[in-house]
Amino acid sequence: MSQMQSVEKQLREMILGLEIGPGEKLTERWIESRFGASRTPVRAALLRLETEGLVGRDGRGWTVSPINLAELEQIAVYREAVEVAALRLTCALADRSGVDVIEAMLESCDGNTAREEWHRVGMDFHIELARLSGNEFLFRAVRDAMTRLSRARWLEVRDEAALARAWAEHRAILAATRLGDADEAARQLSAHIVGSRYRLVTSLANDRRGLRARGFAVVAA
Amino acid sequence: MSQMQSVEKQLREMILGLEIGPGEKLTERWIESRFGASRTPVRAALLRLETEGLVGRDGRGWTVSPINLAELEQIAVYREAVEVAALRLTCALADRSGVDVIEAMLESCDGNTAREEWHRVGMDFHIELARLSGNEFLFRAVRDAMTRLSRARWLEVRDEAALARAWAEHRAILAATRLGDADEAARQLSAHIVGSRYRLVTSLANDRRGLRARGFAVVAA
DNA sequence: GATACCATTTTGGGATACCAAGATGGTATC
DNA sequence: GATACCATCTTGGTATCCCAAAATGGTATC
Repeated sequence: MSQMQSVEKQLREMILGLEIGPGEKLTERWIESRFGASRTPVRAALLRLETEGLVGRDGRGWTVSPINLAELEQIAVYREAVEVAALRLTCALADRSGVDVIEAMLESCDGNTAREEWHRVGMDFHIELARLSGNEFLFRAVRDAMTRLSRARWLEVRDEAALARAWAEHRAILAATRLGDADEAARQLSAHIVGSRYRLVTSLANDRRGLRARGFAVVAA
Repeated sequence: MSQMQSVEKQLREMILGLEIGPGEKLTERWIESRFGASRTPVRAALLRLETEGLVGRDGRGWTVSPINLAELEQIAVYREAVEVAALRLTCALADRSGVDVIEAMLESCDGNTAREEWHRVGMDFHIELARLSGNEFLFRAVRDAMTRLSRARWLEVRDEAALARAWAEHRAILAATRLGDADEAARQLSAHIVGSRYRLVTSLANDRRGLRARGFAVVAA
């Protein structure tokens, strides 16, 4: 694999994994030395990550995008539009066996599962569900939206009850989809996204002080 | 303005304006000499245009993306989801005076208007309409989708009747939006997009031979 | 002590040099 | 004439160099 993709991948993981905090300044030179690459692949990586919304320009320099509560709310509305559209397409498919694969994915999480894994599967649920629609654009839209939400979801204070609730909602969505009941599936998915958004934004707004103390830039709604 | 943005802008215009045909191979060196820039800005431009879907990698090299009829169909579905969502948001706004600005934009086209202008206003109608929603993500989704559709719409054989029809549909959408009638506005917009897609794909499929003769790569649905 | 000013450093943007891999084209062989 | 093979050229990827501008930090002035 070329080093360019490696820099991009590693840098993305550091940002998504909060090893580099939201709001931190980045210099091309630092990335260069940190990953042992030269500036050309570093710039390519930054340009790509910029379109993903993970880094942004700060005047002349680069900054890891802060967590923006207003943006999170807008993404939730966006997600609802594209995810529901994708789900309706999937419900209209003759072969909806893909839902079983996703169901199995959910089942793979139990009491022994690491938090990272719950986090990942929780996002992949939505991404893979969108992929079933067969529409490349809806799929990418969901994938990109989830990438943008990723750090915020990671920061969210999630308790066992919230996790169990989310998983139950996921299963309800799959059940309706399996039956091809588009309206019911769409209703369930909308409610799930709206509820998620509420809990996410509430959690972050409450914990804002704590997040700032950890050096994370959090922009108000 | 930096030269980088200039290369990107000029190259994008050449591609969208079909001065470089769909399917044509691009070399960084050619772009470099064509615009008098060095490879650094050229690479940045190509990376950006890649995320816009206007150029793609062809093994080791770069290619102007072909017109892909299957992709056009998928974009239409995608558009419908995001445009309708945006329009429903707009209908729920207290201040919908923005529709008047868009209406005026439509009025600016008459018998003396150049074809380029009709083309541009036809796209801007949808982009500006989405912007009214206030949701940055829905707006960008529509803008990017229209950019991808741009070349195809340019190739479409459009007659006076089709243009008049499209404008009438645009006005109907605005009228319902002005009244805040979200369901009616959504219905009108959906019908408009579905109709547009049908006429576009049909036109291109029929003219495929002619387009290939002009050296344009057109991939079947 | 605060502040205006200037030298120095650092930074991102651009240009150029170099390389390995792939495309090209000619040639020798059958 | 077709084909296998090899020298050459071209290409994208990477590294390095240069530059203008912005940030930095120290200093002199009030």
